[in-house]
Amino acid sequence: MPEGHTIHRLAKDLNRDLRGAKLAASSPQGRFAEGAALLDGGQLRRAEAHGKHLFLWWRPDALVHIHLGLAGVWRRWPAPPPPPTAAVRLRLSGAAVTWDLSGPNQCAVLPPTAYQEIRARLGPDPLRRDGDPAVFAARVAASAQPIGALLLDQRVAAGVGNVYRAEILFLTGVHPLRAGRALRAEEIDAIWAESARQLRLGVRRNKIVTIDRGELGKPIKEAVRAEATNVYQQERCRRCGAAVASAGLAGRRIWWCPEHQQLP
DNA sequence: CGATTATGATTAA
DNA sequence: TAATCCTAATCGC
Repeated sequence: MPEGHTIHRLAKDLNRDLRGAKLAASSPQGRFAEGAALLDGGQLRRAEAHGKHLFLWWRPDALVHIHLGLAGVWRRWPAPPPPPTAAVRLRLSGAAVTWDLSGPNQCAVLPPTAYQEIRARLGPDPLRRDGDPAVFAARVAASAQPIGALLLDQRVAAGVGNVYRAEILFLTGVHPLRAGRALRAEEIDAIWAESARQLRLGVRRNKIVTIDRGELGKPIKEAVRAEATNVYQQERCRRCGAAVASAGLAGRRIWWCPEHQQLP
């Protein structure tokens, strides 16, 4: 279950494992049979992420657009790979490594023009060099929506999902129900900076770990998922022990600490 | 073994 | 807001 860090990590790993070599492509599940046939025998020129969207530039002549949605996952197999399960939408095999994609929300071969069209619908990505904090700040400051909803809106910041929105607001001490336009400029800047920091840590770990000891260089051993967050799906704040509050916001559930995150 | 849930997002109502 | 898409792990019976 992916947020932006997962997709950036995938782009990195796919580039490392598959870029430049001739690849076999197939669709055991069948729903991408036509696309896989088109890709088969070609090369991965480059894998790239923007937010939760993955683009595979193919040689010759193809752009593959993949969005994992809630259930999508890639699995990596050193050669020789096991037989694919029935759910594998796309299998890409190089000499040494095979990657299996299952459950994606989107997996399609698109004309190259689609690249700009899709990216135009997305806000700045804190993990990309071209992710512009000023655009994020302007969109937040212009909105009457609560910041907890804005962080899930991919037009505001691409890549943040339900775990990170809760954790970023906790780490910056901002109550999720405060309106974007009611935030001080320093608070908006801090939210962007914390987003970038947490997503970067997520890429490095390939896992969301936002509790204090989760600093680089001090890896948490066997960080169990239930212990990796401060407020997300927690009953008590992992920093102060206060009962965590929660509510539905923008169609998902959000959690916050009533001590660390107060309304003005 | 069926129901539920999940780090997502679009479409319809 | 609700229904829908997709998969897999988990939970209750």
